[in-house]
Amino acid sequence: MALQLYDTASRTVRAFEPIEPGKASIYLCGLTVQGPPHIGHVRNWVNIDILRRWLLHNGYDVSYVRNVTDIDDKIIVKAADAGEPWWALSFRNEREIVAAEQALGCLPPSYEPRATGHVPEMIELMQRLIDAGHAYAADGDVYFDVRSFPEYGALSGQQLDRMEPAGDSVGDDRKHDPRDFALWKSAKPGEPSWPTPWGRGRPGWHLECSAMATKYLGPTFDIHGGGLDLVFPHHENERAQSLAAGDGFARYWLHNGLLHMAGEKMSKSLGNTLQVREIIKQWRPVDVRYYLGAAHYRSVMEFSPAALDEAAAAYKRIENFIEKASESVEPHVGSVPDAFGRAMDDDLGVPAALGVLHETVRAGNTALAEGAKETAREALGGVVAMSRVLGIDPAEWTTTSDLTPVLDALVQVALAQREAARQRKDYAASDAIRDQLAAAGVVVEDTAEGPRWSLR
RNA sequence: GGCGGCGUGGCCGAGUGGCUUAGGCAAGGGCCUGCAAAGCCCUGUACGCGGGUUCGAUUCCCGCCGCCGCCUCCA
Repeated sequence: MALQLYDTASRTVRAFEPIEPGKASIYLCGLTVQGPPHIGHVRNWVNIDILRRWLLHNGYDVSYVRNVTDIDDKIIVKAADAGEPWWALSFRNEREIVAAEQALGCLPPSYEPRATGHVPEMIELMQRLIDAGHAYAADGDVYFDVRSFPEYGALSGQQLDRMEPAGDSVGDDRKHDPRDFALWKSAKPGEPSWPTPWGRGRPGWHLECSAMATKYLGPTFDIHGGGLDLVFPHHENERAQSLAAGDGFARYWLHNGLLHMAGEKMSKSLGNTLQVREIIKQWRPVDVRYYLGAAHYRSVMEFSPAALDEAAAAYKRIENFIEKASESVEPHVGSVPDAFGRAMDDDLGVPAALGVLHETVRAGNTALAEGAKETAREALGGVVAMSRVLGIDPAEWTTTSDLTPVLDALVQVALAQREAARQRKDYAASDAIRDQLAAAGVVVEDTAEGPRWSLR
């Protein structure tokens, strides 16, 4: 079976057939950089990263574009409140995104375009829409005419006539229809603005994504991702703009389930966010990644510290096995078990895939205990290969420094003392050494091959 | 008012018309161990409620209850 993905537009799981064989193009709506990223955002990135790694594993050449919306109303307001330029605020938060992505083991995007760098492309797209009768300018604003596009609402299942009137259209008689949305917003005095044939202003949120996605991935591309909360209006509007302009746009719409905090979604507007930089102070980033990736990408996830602890414990099993097995058999990357591949191909069934991974770990542990080297070797290769696909291979996360050999030498001295104490059955002394090391973060375990140590 | 999703054993979290029906965490028992840790083995019999379809439903259908998302900026 080849990869199947759930596509929001068709509401079905469909076989993934790329436009160009062997290549996959992915666009992900990144952040509006009015603030630093929270773990809900990162869940989305981790899921997309797993998709990307699975495609790479299967030999695809993957282009992954994740944009940065670096101008919008809230950025302008927040920057003004803070007394700093909008671009300084945006850039600071953009750097936090990159840092968080990196910290959680996400491969860097092929490109990270900023909205403000693509005004010419947006003007061009607006002109095409106006020429085709799908958009109109009004007092410096440019609006999309939803009545001109019969398919409007198809992605989200909204029916135009049954929608609640848009809040921002009350008393706004510039629009032909209250549901028409802004492609371009005219600038008020003192606001950042860019020149257009219709006056100075700034990009509407939806327009920029259409312009950037098609600039870097082409008029038609494979996958468009984002959080479930973006389906309407953002993705509906992107789709309307690009299709109305004659582009093919995204062929698969992937939407990530939301991360909840105390029963409701984590979001900037609710103010219940848990920032990445805070969470990685309390848990190892790889544990956070394991936690975020372990649930199916479309499910609702309820954040809880206890669940994160469980995830850390589960991951520790994998980590321990790789470490122990690597000491008895030649470390290597093997192939991924068929059952793992079937799970991943089935709309990225990471939970089932992790089941296979854990079963392989158990089989490997048993083989190690029995001294069945060849079986252990095979299990190790499989576990490493699977871990790589999920981005949790310890080799990617282990940090060694120049001090590591020094530390090892010192710990070995202490361990020699401890062994001497054990030999003369002075367990009080040997346990005292173990406790001292533990207090310093060095965990000692006795194995058939002698003591081994690790940090934390 | 419209659109969509969810409710699984102590917890997290998959899945399925019936077969021994994931996986992890925690718990209890056992093996191993000076102790511990790790590891391995065993134990748990769950699918919101009420109907219906069926030889048989947690899985399909209907209704109800509860929770959540979207319809307004939000991954």
